[in-house]
Amino acid sequence: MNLSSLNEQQKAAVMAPLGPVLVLAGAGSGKTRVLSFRIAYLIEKALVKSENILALTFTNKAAAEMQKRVVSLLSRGKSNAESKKSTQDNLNFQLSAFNSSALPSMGTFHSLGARILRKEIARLGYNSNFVIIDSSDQLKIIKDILHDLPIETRLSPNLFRAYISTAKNNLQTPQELSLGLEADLANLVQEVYLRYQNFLSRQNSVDFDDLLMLPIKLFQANETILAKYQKQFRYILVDEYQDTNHAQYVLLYLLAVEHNIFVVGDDAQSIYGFRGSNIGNILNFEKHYPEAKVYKLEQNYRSTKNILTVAQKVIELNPEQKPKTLWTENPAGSKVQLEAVEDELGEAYFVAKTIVALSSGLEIPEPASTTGGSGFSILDQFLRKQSPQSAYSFLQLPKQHGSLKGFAVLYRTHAQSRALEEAFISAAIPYQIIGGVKFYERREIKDVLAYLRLLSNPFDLLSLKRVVNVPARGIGEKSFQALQTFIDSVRSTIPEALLPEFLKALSGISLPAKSKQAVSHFYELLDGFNSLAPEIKLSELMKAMVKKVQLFTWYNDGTEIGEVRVENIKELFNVAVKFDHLPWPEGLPQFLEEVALISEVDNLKDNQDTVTLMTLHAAKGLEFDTVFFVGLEEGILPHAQSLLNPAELSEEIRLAYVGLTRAKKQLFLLYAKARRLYGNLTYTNPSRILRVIPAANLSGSLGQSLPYAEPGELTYEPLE
DNA sequence: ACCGGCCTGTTTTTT
DNA sequence: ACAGGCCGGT
Repeated sequence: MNLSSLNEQQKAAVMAPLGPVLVLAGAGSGKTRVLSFRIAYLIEKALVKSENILALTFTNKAAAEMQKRVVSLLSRGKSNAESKKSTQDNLNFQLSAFNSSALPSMGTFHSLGARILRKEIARLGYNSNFVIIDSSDQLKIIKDILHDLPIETRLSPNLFRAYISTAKNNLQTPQELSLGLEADLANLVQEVYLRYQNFLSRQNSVDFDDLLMLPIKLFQANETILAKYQKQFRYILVDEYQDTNHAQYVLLYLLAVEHNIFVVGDDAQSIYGFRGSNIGNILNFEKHYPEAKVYKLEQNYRSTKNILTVAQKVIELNPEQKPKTLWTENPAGSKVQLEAVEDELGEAYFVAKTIVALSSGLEIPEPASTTGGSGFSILDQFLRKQSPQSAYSFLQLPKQHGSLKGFAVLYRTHAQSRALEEAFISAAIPYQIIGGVKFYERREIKDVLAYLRLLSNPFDLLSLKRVVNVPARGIGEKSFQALQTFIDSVRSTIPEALLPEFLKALSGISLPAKSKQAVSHFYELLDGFNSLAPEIKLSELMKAMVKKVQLFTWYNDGTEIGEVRVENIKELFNVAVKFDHLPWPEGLPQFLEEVALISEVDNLKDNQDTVTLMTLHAAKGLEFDTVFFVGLEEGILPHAQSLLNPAELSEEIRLAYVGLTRAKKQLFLLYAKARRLYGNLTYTNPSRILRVIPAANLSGSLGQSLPYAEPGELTYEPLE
């Protein structure tokens, strides 16, 4: 392997001795390269066997990319035929890449947890075909629990979900719960948590947090199992270490018994505190592993000097930020362009116009102004008088245009994407949005998946409840209750024979004859799917199910929404095709696991020539030639919810830093003077982030009212 | 059991 | 602004 393409620091990290290693890698300093080289290096120097390496990344996509890079590094120097073969193997590999033997294990913490639980969960009283529930399912369960509770509470189900999640991240069972809450509330949370966990266990399902907590509980209770995994994962590498939480820290600490752990991260990019990540993990690495070697990667290969300087100034808004000197040999580049717009429509127009201009080389004329003295953006005037389509008729991306791949629009919240999306549609600019209304959370998708989950795990009450009357077949609340009672009574004795047994037992249930017939028909339906499943491919099974229950007819009500729903279901068939080669019953749980653990960024299609729109969180780890950073206003970034809490405000600053450092060549910063929030117009001020950017690196300015300030001058007080 | 209309909280970020 | 939950009428 040739290390000559690495700089001295990168090389030192790649060639570090075994034992704990912390690589503090600034934005764009090549940390993914270092990780890939490190893995290849360990394998090639025979320091660690490939199958004993575990690499944990933040997304499945990142894991897939690293896998590809390692394979390519290792196959260089081999004979042509051999390298061709391994590349081919690599192309076939699954996203949840925990199955191939020769390659290192790579994936997310959650997929690792799922993998361990598939093998070991029987010891915890679950069955290995457990299903993974998402947060809306969590919420449904908690709502039901609150409903059943003898006491009334005005507290929102979301609050309980958050407490339960925190408890799990801190590895507290319901019995061990200790969140420092006032006694009454603590008791209530404990009761809800207990019932919630019982429900999950009863219906053989786990939530995201369980995927981390349960393996740890298992390991702590059973040394033999732990030893097995310690032996298997002799060497562990972790990407984005700054965003790990307490449970993840403990899991690593348990597994890396020989302290062969190599973590890479940047404390300036820690942005997941809201979901329990603990920046202390990276800051205290040397305390946790006293013999740790630390390497710093400070040369940035991504951005121009102007962009880097701006990012540097912004991160200085954080007084407790560890100082770091990130430098680059890249050219100064064009100045960062600051643009004030009237409102979100003006913002969308500016972005669309600039993309058209940059990608086609055309000068874009301003629309004929209809603005009166009191109006907002020109476009706003247009939109009020005409349809959105005609509003942009003067702005169309010509057929002949350059690549759009290099453009990204980044924003703080999904809600901000709407105006942009409308502008892009009108201007005929191809785009993809990452996240937003998530594909796998759409109703029709969850319906189809629920049928499948029920097939995989007959105890999945949540899925049963979901599909029992979709499409409507005359089974209402009462009938469902009877069903549920039956399932509870039968589960301990004959789980496998649930469906036929049910038909026999049905005569003993007190229900009107009509309901009984409906329920019985439903179960015959499921039973039919059960016998069909082993005989056909997964995607064929799904098609057959959808056809049999006439889901398309149910959804296609003639509206546009109905049409979209049908299209979405067809899209889901395509996803399932990837699992068609697996034999029954393995294919189904693997498919369900992949769709449960898929992350938003995994859906990013980098083979398509489109502009990408996404949140700052989703943009972590990515880079683009040209970035439009929109909505830089107080209340948006930093977000209004974070203004009162210094820790959260710091996270907003780091979030801004992440956004700025995504840009390679050109960076546009936009703020609107007014914006429609929750339906009505709000006047806004430029973000404090903009105020610390030196004029020398900037084209455009903030104007008089809120002038430049040194980072130190801006306190944590909310700005007016 | 189903359907339509009204009310509410929801938007910060997510595996 | 809007989706999803709840209530009351069929």
